[in-house]
Amino acid sequence: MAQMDSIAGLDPLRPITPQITQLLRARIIKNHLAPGNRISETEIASTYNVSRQPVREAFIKLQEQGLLTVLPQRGTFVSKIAYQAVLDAQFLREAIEADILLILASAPPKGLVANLRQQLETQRALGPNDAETFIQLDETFHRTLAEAAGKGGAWKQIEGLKSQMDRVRFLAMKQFPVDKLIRQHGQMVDALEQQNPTLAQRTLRQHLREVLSDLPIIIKALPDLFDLPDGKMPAPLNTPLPGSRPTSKGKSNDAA
Amino acid sequence: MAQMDSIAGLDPLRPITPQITQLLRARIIKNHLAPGNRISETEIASTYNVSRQPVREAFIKLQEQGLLTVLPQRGTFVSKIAYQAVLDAQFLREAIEADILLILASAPPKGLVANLRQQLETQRALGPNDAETFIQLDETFHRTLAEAAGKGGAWKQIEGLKSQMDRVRFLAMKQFPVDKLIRQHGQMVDALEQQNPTLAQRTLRQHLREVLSDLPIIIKALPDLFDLPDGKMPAPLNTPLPGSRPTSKGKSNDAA
DNA sequence: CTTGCCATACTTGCATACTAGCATGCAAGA
DNA sequence: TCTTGCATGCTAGTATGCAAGTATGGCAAG
Repeated sequence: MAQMDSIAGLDPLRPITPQITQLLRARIIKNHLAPGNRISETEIASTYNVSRQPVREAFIKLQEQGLLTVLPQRGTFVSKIAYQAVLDAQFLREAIEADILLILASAPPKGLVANLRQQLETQRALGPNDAETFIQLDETFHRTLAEAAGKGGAWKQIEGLKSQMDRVRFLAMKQFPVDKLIRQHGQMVDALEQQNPTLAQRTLRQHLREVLSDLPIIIKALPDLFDLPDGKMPAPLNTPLPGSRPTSKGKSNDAA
Repeated sequence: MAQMDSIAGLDPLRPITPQITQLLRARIIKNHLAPGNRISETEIASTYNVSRQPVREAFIKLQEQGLLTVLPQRGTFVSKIAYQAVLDAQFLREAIEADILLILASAPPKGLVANLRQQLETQRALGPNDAETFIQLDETFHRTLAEAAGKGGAWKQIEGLKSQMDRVRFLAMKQFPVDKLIRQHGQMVDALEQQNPTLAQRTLRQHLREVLSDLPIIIKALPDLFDLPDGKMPAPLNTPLPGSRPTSKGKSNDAA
């Protein structure tokens, strides 16, 4: 008798390890597996009717993305969302995308602006409640920018560090200021069209910092999902925005 | 009788996997394992007198860093140095470090400049032939900048993508323009001291692009170490340098 | 009731065994 | 000579077994 293949689909013909990895990653990012939860190789293995080996390799990959914490001989735990890691990921992404916009604004590839405006239409057509779809559209929008700048390869590199930010975005989905974000998208496209690098970059940086602005609120609402070094939330140390007079001393952001 | 522990040291008390990973990484980066070479899990396992398992996990990690290419059921190969990957890595690093310098130049932490000047002394004391030591000093210098900007955590993230660049640097070691690089370090420190973000950033970007300028020469000298899409070397698409008039159309770099 | 010890049942790290896909070389046939 | 099929030995993917360290719960001694 053929044994039951698994709980939820999992194609036994394709390699197991990446499938397990993606399944677990999705469950963690969408907070279906709560931070702090303990999971074990054997447990997951029996859940999906596979051996420990592919599960183990999935664990290793997820550990590298900061989604799991492996304590040898003790157990494996779903990582809490590390406040510092979110800040770091945001900083890295902002730095990279800022340069992408600099390239694009100095010489926008033919057809890019039209493409982006079309995406904007799709985004605007969205109801204000459909945050999950917007996240996908947002991702497409930003990836389009990277690819237009010839940095599609580089973009894939940073997808790994989006994990941390994505977890926050899924938590923040309810109070997503979707229309504001779309408006910023529009401003970025305008700046690109006008070949105004400073404005484009400035808008982008503010845009990407939106997720941070809600972070303190989310943390206060769901403190046990997060990992704060000393229970404190040091204000993010952000890159100064271009095109502003130097306002005294790095007074860009204040939270907590 | 105790069997011979291994060929070359390898502490059996500490976890095996990371040791194997580091050993192989070093051998690849220093080009002791030539690109294109075929290696197998069993082969490496018997070399170091361990089982396939830790070797396998090391392979996975190195694959993620782009140093190995695993073809299922066929073999594992030392990746050639992908021209595009080097460009991508350089672009990412430049974008990130540029933002780090922007932060530092807007508000240099107390004592940083003094620290950097001390490092400069050490660098200058080096003979022009000791390129390998310089690489280490250079790394310390740049890491110091990141940590001073409070981005030490972020720095660790990008260490992975240095792998590709490091391979090139080891190849370029002979014709390393050490004194030029040190001079640029000095200019960066000066710019930081003067709190001149534009100059600091501009110098940094030029500094990091040095490795690219030699790349075409190296490729022509050692073509079979590299992987070129169509045998062509498209010129790198660089971020425009700040503080320059827009010179026609992104005429910053021309190679090939 | 508290405290310290110990058996036990976990955990992951490592080793080994098995499966299936692929490359290679040789032999048989045209 | 060239082609084709297969045997053989490789590869990595997966499964399972073993070792060693850790947490836990119960029990005994105080």
